[in-house]
Amino acid sequence: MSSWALDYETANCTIGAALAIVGEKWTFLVLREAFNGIRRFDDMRRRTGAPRQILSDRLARLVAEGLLRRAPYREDGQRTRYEYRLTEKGIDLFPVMVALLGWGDKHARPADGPAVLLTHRDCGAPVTLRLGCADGHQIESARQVTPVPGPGARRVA
Amino acid sequence: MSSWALDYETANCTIGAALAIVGEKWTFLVLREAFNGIRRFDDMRRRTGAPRQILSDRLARLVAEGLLRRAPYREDGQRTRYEYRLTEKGIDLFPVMVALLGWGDKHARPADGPAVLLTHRDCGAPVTLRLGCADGHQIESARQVTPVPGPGARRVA
DNA sequence: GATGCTAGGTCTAGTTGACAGACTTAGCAA
DNA sequence: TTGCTAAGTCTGTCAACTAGACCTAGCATC
Repeated sequence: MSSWALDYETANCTIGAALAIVGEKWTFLVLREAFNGIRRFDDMRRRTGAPRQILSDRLARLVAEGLLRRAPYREDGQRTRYEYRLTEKGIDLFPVMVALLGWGDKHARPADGPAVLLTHRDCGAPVTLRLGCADGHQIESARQVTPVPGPGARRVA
Repeated sequence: MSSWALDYETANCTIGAALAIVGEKWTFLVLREAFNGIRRFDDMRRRTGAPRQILSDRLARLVAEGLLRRAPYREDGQRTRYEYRLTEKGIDLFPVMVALLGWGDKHARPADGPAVLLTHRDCGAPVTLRLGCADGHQIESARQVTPVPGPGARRVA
């Protein structure tokens, strides 16, 4: 089998663009903690294990890219400091998180089961991720999906 | 707001385990091409842009982890060589791919639109990823999801 | 108005990983 | 036996990561 993909460029694939932002080492762990409600530098550091400098870099990058924003806070007897909160752009990564968690739970499961479960806030039932199509069909496997060149596709010269 | 997450360890979070396998630089691009039907070393190299040595490392790692398998093939006038095909474990990463593509298309879109579209093989309609809960409710936003400690959760000492 | 406290950094030196480009390998054909 | 080709490996260079020490800026207490 030869793939149609060979005839097209990869330069403008948005997966590459997405990975350029969130694909660096530690970045995704930082986002995981952000989704867990962690907002402060030292908490992030403890929970991700990232070296301070790296964490500093990654937070700055995520703020620059608009996935996190810095918000001031103040504890009694302390000066004003800043914490990091997810923006809508960051929150939009949630499905990626859920998908990765699902894969990890299935294929890299620790003996005693998942450490975290996602539940529907309103009813408590476990959250699931489903593939479907715009016509309402359920899709069970990647084999039922056909990638086709989109409007931004460019043929290889 | 203080997060419940602070009371629990992160060591056994499966997102971390998943990222340890697929979170290295280039690895995800290699998998993207695998989903595009690319199987051969040189095609991978051209399409991902990864240096030969890195690609070689990543492919070996993915084979060792069971996401790809080596399969022999033979072109006329050539000796037998090996190509790399997704295993079920690899194919199970498809939702992560779709989620990342969706995010990229929304937030890092090139001017002329997405380079690749995913369509349902049977009806041609675009593929979508939906969050829901086991009770059948549709979930629109990460804000409707509550993470809770699972069976594998361990309190911080 | 000097001192200590603390979260959130920065600085430095050493190690690991990525990179480009040249070189190697193994079987088939002529 | 020579050439051809896909799929690597080897080498030197350079960038990224890492651990650990150090710095910073307000607030409170003295």
